[in-house]
Amino acid sequence: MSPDVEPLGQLRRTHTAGELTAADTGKDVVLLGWVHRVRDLGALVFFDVRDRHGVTQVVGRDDHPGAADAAKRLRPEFVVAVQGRVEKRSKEAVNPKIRTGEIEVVARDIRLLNDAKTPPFPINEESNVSEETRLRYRYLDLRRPKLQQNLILRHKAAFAVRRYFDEQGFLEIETPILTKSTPEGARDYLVPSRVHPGEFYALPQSPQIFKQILMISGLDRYFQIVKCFRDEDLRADRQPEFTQVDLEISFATESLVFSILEPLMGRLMALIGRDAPAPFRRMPYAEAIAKYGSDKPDLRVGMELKDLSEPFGSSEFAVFRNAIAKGGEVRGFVVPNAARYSRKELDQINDEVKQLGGAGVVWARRAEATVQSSGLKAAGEEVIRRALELAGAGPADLLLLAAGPHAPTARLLGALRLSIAKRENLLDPNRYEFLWVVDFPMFEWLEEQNRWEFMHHPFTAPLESDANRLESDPGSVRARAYDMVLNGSEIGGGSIRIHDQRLQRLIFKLLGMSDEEAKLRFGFFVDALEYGTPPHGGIALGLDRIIAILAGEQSIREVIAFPKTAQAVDLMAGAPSLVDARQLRELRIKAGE
RNA sequence: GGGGUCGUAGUUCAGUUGGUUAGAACGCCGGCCUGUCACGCCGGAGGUCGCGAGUUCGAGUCUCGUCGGCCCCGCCA
Repeated sequence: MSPDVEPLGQLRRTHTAGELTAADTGKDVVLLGWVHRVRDLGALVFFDVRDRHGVTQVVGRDDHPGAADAAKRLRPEFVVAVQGRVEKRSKEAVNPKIRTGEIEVVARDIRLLNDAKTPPFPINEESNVSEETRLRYRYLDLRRPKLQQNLILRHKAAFAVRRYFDEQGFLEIETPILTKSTPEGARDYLVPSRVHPGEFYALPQSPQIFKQILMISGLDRYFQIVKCFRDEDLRADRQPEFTQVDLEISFATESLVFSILEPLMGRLMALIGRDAPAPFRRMPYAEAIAKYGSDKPDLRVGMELKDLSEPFGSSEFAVFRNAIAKGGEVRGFVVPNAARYSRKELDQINDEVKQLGGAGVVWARRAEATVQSSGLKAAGEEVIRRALELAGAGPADLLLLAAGPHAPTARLLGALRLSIAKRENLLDPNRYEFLWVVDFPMFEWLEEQNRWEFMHHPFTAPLESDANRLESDPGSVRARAYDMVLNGSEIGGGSIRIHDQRLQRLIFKLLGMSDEEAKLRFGFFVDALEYGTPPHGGIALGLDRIIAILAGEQSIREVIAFPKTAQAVDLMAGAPSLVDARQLRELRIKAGE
């Protein structure tokens, strides 16, 4: 079947498919869009015209037999022009489920602008289609109302960001996409230079150095909505290219940055009819790790971690006692109303802990006058009872315990806490808990490489109170770095930067970078620092993650028009792909394997 | 790099202990139908059981390998 396709000619759209109401009754209109569904009743044919604004019912009747005939030949996803008159529907025929349900368009002329193959999946919201198929046919997936709503929300958010920063005196300034590789941090995407054979540009992991240079240049307040690239493995919230709302402020302090960012989040939350009450809670990194086992705690759930070492320090329970003796601790948290867990569920939890890299968990609960615990035999009733008391576990609650060095044990329990929160459905999708995590450690110790590495990036300033320990005790120095966290998701991170070139050199030295090395990698930047650098700081927000949370999506793929799979493949475009041998020759590149 | 999970009609899925011709719903095609809106009714077509080996008289089902989607660990300044 290959129906005749007609030209658009002089027809022009008078209304979208989402706007006609009873007030338009009697108007002569032209709708342009896709056939959503056809209901052929014989001499009477209904179909819905769909565009991104909505759906409008069109009727083909015997008062315009030509139009009725044309309507009978329509199939889903055909592109049509409909000319006709708006009629108010009879009371029984009103469809309250759609905005245009009060009316219908009685077709006088139906033009088929294009036909369509039967789509591999239906274009409506209810259908649940494998993501693989959706990604392969992304152009069809993007016709679905949900994805269109997500992209509309994203547009509105980006627009609100631009308007807000303009109001606050920021300038949007573009920075290079072809730039210099800095091997620290994430793996770079490299772009070969044809003009300089054997040399490469790198795609930016973020515009970090450029925005700092803009501060040195006196641009005062910069922002940009910008693509960033990191060649690392993917996750539900990580794509190889992603979008940051990047900003930098001269003469900034933490409180200035926060006071600018908090109202911005308020504007974004307003897009979904919510707010972001300022000021956000602030939590030191050390507290986040101790209480939640995470540097991005989800504050929608309680179940705080507690140190429960006391009863185990001198107990018979060798594993726990030894962990404490070695400078570690016993940590645990209470799962409310989980005393009912079956043996099978408790085993599952233990398996999960092992999969997360832990040795396992010990569980404990009250039972009538006595207690039950997987550690009962080893620790004895009194110790378990004491631990339950210390943890504040009630009769219906379950206590989960692990032992070892502080941070790894806390992180293990933190991961378990989140997984149990999911299992128990405790993560309320209608709650939004913002916080700032502050006072990150300046450095982390790389065991394998026997050296310190910066935790944030090498331009982050130390807390003034800690700076005198930079050389004597670098592990204890806290950084003026901060993360914005929303519902357990890191949605932004930034810092107050080093503006003193002497301090910057010292930091490079501490990181084991010689003057020559530093010069090679960041020479231009260190040079620039010497020409009157104002104190400055900033932050970058993960736009994809923010939109995903606002849209209620579990994956940022749902708010990116053309995302990649977990293997970094664009299933629609077929990227990456082999390239022409001539292209490679021109670049003096030999492809491996 | 590692772990988990999934892969059967266009789509979403079922498929028993390894046993006849692999099913359902939706979609698609044809017919009927003047108030439908997930229209309804009647009929029909549609399968490389992801791919490749192996075990077996016999494999959608068991084994090994491999490819792909998703989730997690590592990684992600």
